[in-house]
Amino acid sequence: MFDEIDIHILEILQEKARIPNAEVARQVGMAPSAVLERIRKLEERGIIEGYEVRLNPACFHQGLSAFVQVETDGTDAQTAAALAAISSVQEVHQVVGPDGFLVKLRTADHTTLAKILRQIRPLPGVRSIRTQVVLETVKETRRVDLAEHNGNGRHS
Amino acid sequence: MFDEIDIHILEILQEKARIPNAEVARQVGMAPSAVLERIRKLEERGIIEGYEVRLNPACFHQGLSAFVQVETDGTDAQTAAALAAISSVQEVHQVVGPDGFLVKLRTADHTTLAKILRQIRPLPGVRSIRTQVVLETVKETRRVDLAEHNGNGRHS
DNA sequence: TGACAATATGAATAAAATTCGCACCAAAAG
DNA sequence: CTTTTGGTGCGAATTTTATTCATATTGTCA
Repeated sequence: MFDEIDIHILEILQEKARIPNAEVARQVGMAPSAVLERIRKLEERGIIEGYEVRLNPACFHQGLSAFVQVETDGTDAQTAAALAAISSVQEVHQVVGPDGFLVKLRTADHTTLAKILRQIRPLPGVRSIRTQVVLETVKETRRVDLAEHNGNGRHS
Repeated sequence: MFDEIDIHILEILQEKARIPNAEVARQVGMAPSAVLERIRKLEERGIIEGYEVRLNPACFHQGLSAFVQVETDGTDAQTAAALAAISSVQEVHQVVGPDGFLVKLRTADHTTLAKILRQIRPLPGVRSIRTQVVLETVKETRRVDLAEHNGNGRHS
C-alpha cells in the first residue's frame, strides 16, 4: 500500500502538517514534484483523510471533558444519530456489551455539562446514563505509530 | 482574545488546514499579509496549537478501538505515565470517581488488544480494569464549535 | 530482451509566502 | 483638543514554493 518514503512523508506531516512541500522534499531527499505526486496519491487512496488545525479547547470555553456511558434498549441507529447531533458531543462509539454507547463530550463547565446530560437522558432508546467527568487529561493524541510500518518496528 | 475575522480564519483552517494562506485571505476578503499576521498571532498566543494530518487508521493496522476503565489505588502519577507510554494508547484521562483512569486504545485486532490489556493489568497502582470494545464509531471529531464565538451563536 | 507501468528528475512558469514601509484608526497621554 | 502610541491593514517588491510537463530511470513480466 505504501513504502518507506511514504511513511517518512507521513511522519513529517504528522508532526507539522502545514510546512511547505518543498521542505518535506528536502527532508526526504527528493525532488519537490515527486513528493507532491506521492502526497496526492496518498490523498486519493484515502490514506490521508485531510488536514486539521489543532485548537486549544480552553480558549473556546471547552475546558471540561466528560465521558457518558449510554445504556440503550435496542433503538440504536436513532439514538446514535441523536447523540451525534449534539454539538458538544465529540465522539459516539457503539460498544460491545450492555452499555450501548460511549460518548465523549466537551463543554465549558459543569453547568453546561448538566444541561447536555438533561438533553441526553430523554433521547429515544436511552435507558440510563452514567457520567465520568475528566479531572485531567494526561495524554490525548491521534497519531498513528508509523514506526511499525517502517521496518524498524518496535511494538508498544 | 479574538474577533470575528479570527473566528472566520479558524473556521476555514478547521475545514482544510493545508489550503494556501492566499486562499484564506480571499475567503475573508483581506490582504494575504494581514491574514498571515493574524494566523501567526493565533499561533503565538497558543490558540492554534498546531496542524495535523488526519490518517485513515484502517490503513495502518489500527482498525480496532477500545476503552479501558482502569481502577487504581492512589499511585496515580506513575500509573498515568505508564499508561501514556504505551504506543497503542491514544488517550489517558484521569476521571472523578472510583475508576482512576479512562484509557482509549487503538489496535490492529483482538489479539493485539489482549496483549495490551495483559500489559496494563500488572502496572503499578492498577487494581482492576474493565474493557469496552468499540463495535462502530458513529462520530469522532475534534472540531470546536466556533459559531458560538461568532455572534450567531446557537448552542448544542 | 523488450514492452509497459510507475515513478523520479529538472527546468520553466504560475502562484504563494514573506518582508517591509506606509497609512489608518482608536485609545491613552499630554 | 492635539499628540503620541500601539495595533492593524495594505500593497509593492522579493524570495520561495507549487505545479506542470517533457524526459529519464527503474523494475516487472512475458
